[in-house]
Amino acid sequence: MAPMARAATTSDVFNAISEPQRRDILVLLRAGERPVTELARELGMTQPGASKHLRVLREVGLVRDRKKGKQRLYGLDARGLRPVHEWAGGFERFWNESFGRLDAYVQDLKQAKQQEE
Amino acid sequence: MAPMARAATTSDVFNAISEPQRRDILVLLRAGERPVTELARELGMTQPGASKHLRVLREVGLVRDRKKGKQRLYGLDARGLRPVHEWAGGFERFWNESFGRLDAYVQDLKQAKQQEE
DNA sequence: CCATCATATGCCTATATCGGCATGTGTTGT
DNA sequence: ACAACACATGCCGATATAGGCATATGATGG
Repeated sequence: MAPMARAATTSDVFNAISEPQRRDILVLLRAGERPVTELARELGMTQPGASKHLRVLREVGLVRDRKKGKQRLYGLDARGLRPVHEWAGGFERFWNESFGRLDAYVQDLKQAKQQEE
Repeated sequence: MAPMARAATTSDVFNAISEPQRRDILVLLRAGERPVTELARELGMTQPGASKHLRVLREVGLVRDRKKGKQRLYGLDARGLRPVHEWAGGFERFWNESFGRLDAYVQDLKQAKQQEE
């Protein structure tokens, strides 16, 4: 009876990278490891904010951390992005034809155009 | 004052594909267009549920619809997945080395392993 | 014009976050 | 042991869905 809500999408890589700021973090980390504070500063977010996003990224395995003195260096572990790349790549032949079953659409091209405007 | 909440992630392709069921829909549509009901049946979801997911996919441009008699055929428009593919591809060289700045990590390999267990 | 089938929406509940802020925890150097 | 710095967490408020269900909207064939 309990109205089921959102599926347990969490802890999923796709979900982790659905957040713009988390993608920013990953991109930034390509340049090398960084302590939380520096990361937060470079991306214009608060330290707690950065820590929370890093936590999500860590839980799905996209980043790793190691201690370095007082700080904690976060580094990229992009292996988890490979499935994403491959999944999207599975549609490669489709984006070359604009969209699937092109022929079928061609018949109604005019209608489709109308809908666009 | 107004505690800002979730960023306007909506209407973003990354967000659209963060939902497992929506990914399922896209994959299914690779086999060709389908009316909503059939899609819902094949994926084991309710018709309203399918419609809602399709709406999100449509809003980010990943699917297109055209009328076919009483029904509405949904078809794939994978062009929007290209940016995703490329974004993830930008990390390709990193997942080959396990994680970025491998050398730095190697020094602390033992520590890293410990953290893993 | 109406009955019917195919979809889209609205409403409601439970939940998942995001952001901001305050505070707990851990580490280092003195 | 303590002050200081670097992070991680907890809590709160506001919001964005996901699902289920009922119902409005649309198009079709008579």
